[in-house]
Amino acid sequence: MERISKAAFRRLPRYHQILSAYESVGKEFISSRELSEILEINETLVRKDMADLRIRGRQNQGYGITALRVRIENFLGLQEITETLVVGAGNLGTALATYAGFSQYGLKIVGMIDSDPDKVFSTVGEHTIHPVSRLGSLIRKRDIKMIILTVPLAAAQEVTDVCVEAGVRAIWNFTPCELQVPPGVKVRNEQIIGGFMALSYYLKNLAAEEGNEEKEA
Amino acid sequence: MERISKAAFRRLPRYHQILSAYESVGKEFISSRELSEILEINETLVRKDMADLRIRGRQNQGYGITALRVRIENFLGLQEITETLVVGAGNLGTALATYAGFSQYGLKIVGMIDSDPDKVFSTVGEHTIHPVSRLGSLIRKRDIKMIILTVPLAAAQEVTDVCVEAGVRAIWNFTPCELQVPPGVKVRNEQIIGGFMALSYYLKNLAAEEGNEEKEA
DNA sequence: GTATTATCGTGAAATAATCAACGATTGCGG
DNA sequence: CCGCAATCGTTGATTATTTCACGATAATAC
Repeated sequence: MERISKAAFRRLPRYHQILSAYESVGKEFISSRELSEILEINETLVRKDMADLRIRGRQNQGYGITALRVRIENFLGLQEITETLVVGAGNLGTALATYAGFSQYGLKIVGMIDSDPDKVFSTVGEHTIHPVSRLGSLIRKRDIKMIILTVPLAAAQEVTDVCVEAGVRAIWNFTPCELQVPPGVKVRNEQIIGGFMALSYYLKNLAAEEGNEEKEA
Repeated sequence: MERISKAAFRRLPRYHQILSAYESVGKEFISSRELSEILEINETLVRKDMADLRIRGRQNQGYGITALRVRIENFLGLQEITETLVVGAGNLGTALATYAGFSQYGLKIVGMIDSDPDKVFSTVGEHTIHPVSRLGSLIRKRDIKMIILTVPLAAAQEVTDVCVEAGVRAIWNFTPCELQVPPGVKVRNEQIIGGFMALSYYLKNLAAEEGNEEKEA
């Protein structure tokens, strides 16, 4: 298994986004300095990250953008299709289910689940909403390994248990619930409010002492 | 200005969430060991974080949950009301604008903005959608310091410029755009796809070598 | 009242992450 | 063809973060 440091791992999504943006305007190479300025990190660190990924740059030119993007995608397994269900068809679930950007990362939503009888069998975009009673069987039938969890807090653990029992190994958790799962199942807590907390701290200290640039905390 | 390490700062949202959950079921104290097990970190680290926050625990009992939660909220400035606009009334903007959970963190959405004439002056929940032509004046009138950015990629920079010009100092950026802002303006990139990337990596390596628990990377 | 046990607080050690420095290489301008 | 400027790759130093170890303390059981 290929390994990089945790810190480097956290930077990969940013690198990927920057590379995609540069690629879309036709750039072929990007230097460690350019990347470092965008991410507000040291340029040596960028070179270290590239070395960790076994990517070699070219003197006087930088790194090949497409090769680097593809390398990151392969490292993360994004070239494989990951089929998933959106469990919870509320506003957030709907927003995620209709977001067009996921497909370029190999993330394919194959259905939605909700407990509300008024929603069941209706559609959101091209996705059908299935009843929660079919959750386990859908996971088994399609051998789904990952779910997107956007149910209300009170239902989160119960739904999780059903999914895990049916074979799910990764949970993208958008609820504020601290899920209990057995070993071998990975939970990614997408605590969106955390982003606001960082900004709130910035604004609070901005008010307290103007004229002081803060770095990402 | 109160400071803690970056690493500790990143843990605050998780702590806060756990504390809220424990508080809601009536618990009064929580030990460093309990917190460490939930976050999958070393328990000394939790105690260090508490020391950084100037929170003292009680021998044989742990830390007072409410006091700790309030301390984190004050540290982050969450006791202040932060008024914000949701700029971009698509699916994601709508989901964020209607999310009830923000108010408990002092985050108050005072309106929405969209460029689509069919949406303008309609309402989402209790929020009115204003035309993009009013963006600058709304920010100035209410002295808004933060916006939630959920517009399409192509419009992101242009809208940002208007907001910054009008006095916005913090941007919660849900677009995949690398925004250019002057010094003194903080951008928080909420790159949701990053969460999926971590899970994808986990699943890829799970397939490659079963029976191997991965930690948060 | 005393022993026991859980838990904290903290200094020192270990590990991880970042940064500074510099030689080596490559493309470009003339 | 030659020198210049940009950029990489890498080593070693520095800083940040985490972990270990242990003494101190407070609640609890008896």
